Amino acid sequence: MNLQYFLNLQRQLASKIQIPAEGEGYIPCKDDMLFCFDLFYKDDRAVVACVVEKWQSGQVGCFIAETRVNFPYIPRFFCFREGPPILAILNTIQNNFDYNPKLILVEGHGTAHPVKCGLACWLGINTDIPVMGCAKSSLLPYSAQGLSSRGEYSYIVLKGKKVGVALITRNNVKPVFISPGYKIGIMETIKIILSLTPNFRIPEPLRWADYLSKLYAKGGSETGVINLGFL
DNA sequence: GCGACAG
DNA sequence: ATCTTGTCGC
Repeated sequence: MNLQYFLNLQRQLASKIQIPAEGEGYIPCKDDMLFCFDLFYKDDRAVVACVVEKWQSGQVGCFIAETRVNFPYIPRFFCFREGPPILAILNTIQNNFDYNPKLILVEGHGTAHPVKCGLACWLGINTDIPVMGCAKSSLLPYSAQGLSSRGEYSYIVLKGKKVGVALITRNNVKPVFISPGYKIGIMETIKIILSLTPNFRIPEPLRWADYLSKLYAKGGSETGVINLGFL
């Protein structure tokens, strides 16, 4: 596999990313649609779960679809593996159900990436929708010194620029790594992740997407919709 | 050159 | 990510 080609592509995509100035990016409003994705892989196929949340309304739903995956998992090139399947189910949802997300949250990185082109960036460029990433480990160096209480964070810096944060979401637990992907600022991503982690380290909708994609993959169910309240 | 490396 | 039992801790 010619990774140099894909690295060049990432650099090209990174130059098109729009990360707003402080206080100018997307800010969630009540009833905004938040789409959260996670995938469960099985050989060359993946079950994609899209958990839909109406912001601060208590209403949640989930779409499930299965798709072929045709790019291997290679750290730093994750966007080419997980981006196309997510884009496919997103298009299906928009076309068949007329639901349009105001914000997309994925498991992975945005600009906290060696060439500032994580999955969240790739999705933003391909959809023109605000996207952010939340990962369980970091691709870039970070310091967790002195971080112990929920809400505390340290910046992840790349070439002198703040590209994301290591954020504590539960007291005395390892941080999560969050970064903007497109049209959203760092401070907003922090507020959003804190509001989505009342009890656990991982944001609730990502935990549901993880659980439901796994459930569908192992249960052998038909592709479809799981009704969790309002779909 | 070697190791580390989102899921 | 997955293969996997019990076990430690809140």
